[in-house]
Amino acid sequence: MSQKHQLARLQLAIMQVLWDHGEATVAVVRDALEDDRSLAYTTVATMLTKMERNGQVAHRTEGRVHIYRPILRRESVSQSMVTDLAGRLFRDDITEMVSHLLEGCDVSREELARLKMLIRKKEQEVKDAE
Amino acid sequence: MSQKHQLARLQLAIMQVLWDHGEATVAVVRDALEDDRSLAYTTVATMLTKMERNGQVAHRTEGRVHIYRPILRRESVSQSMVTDLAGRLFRDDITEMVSHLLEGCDVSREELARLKMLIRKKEQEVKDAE
DNA sequence: ACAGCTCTCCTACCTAGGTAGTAGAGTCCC
DNA sequence: GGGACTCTACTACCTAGGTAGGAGAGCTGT
Repeated sequence: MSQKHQLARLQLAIMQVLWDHGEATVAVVRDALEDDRSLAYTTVATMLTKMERNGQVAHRTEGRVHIYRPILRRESVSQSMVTDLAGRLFRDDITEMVSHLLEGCDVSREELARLKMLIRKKEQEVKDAE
Repeated sequence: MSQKHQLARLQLAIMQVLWDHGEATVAVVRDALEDDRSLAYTTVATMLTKMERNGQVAHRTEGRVHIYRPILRRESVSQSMVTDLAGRLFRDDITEMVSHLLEGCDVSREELARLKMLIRKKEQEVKDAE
C-alpha cells in the first residue's frame, strides 16, 4: 500500500511546482506560487528545507544555488491522498465520493463523456482479470 | 460556496461518530473510535471542547453529562473536502481524480454499475439544465 | 458514610506547518 | 573596491492538532 504520502497545503503546492518543472530553485518555486499567496523568499526556502528533512524533496547545488527536485512521485501522492480521503470521508464508498465530486464542481458534457469512457475501460479490466 | 469546512483527521473521525449517532457523550464517542486508536477519555473530551470552540459541534447538558451534536452538516463537509482536494491535487480535473480513485481501491462490478448510473443521471441533469 | 467510578475543567506539552527576519557569503556592475 | 543583489543558514515564533494528567464534583452501591 501507499498510505504515507500525506502532504499539507503548502507542501502540496510546492510539490506541484516541482512536478511541473522537474526541478526548480527557491526563486522559481516562489514565483510559480505567486498567484494567490505571496510568500517571503525565506518562507519558501525554509519550507523546502523542512521538506528535504521529510524526504519529500532533495536538492543538488549548482554554484551557490540549490536546485530542488521532487522525491515523491506525483502518482503515488495523488493515489494515497485520494484513497485516504475516500476512506476517511466515505468509508471507501467510491460512488458516494464521485457523487459529491460531481455535485461540487459543475461538470461539462465532455467531462462526463470522458468519465463514461474511463468506467467502461475499468469494466473491461475487471472482466479481463477473472 | 462551502470551502471552509476542512477537518483534521481526529476531528473528522469524531464528526463521523456524531453524524452516525445524531448526538453522543464523550464516552460514546470514545467507544465508537475504539478500533485502531485507543485514546484517553480526556483526549476525546478536550478535542470536543476545541471543536465546540471552532463551531463544529455543540453540546447540551443533561444532568452533569455533556451531550454533543454535530453542527456542520455531513453533506457540506464531504462536499468541500472533496472539491478542495480535487482542486489542489488535480486542478479540478475530475476525470483524473476518479481515475486515481478507481486505481487505488479495487472496485467491484456493482460499484462500476452504480457509477455508470450516476453519470447517466448527471448527464440527464446537464441536458435538462439548458 | 465512604470507596470507587464517572465526568467536566483546567492546564500542560509536543509536533508540524507555516511565516519570516537577520546575518553573512558570494556575485556583479560601474 | 564598494554598493546593490541574491542566496543559504540559522533562529524564532505563532497556531492548531493531538494527547493526556490531575483536581474536584457528583452518583452509587454496600
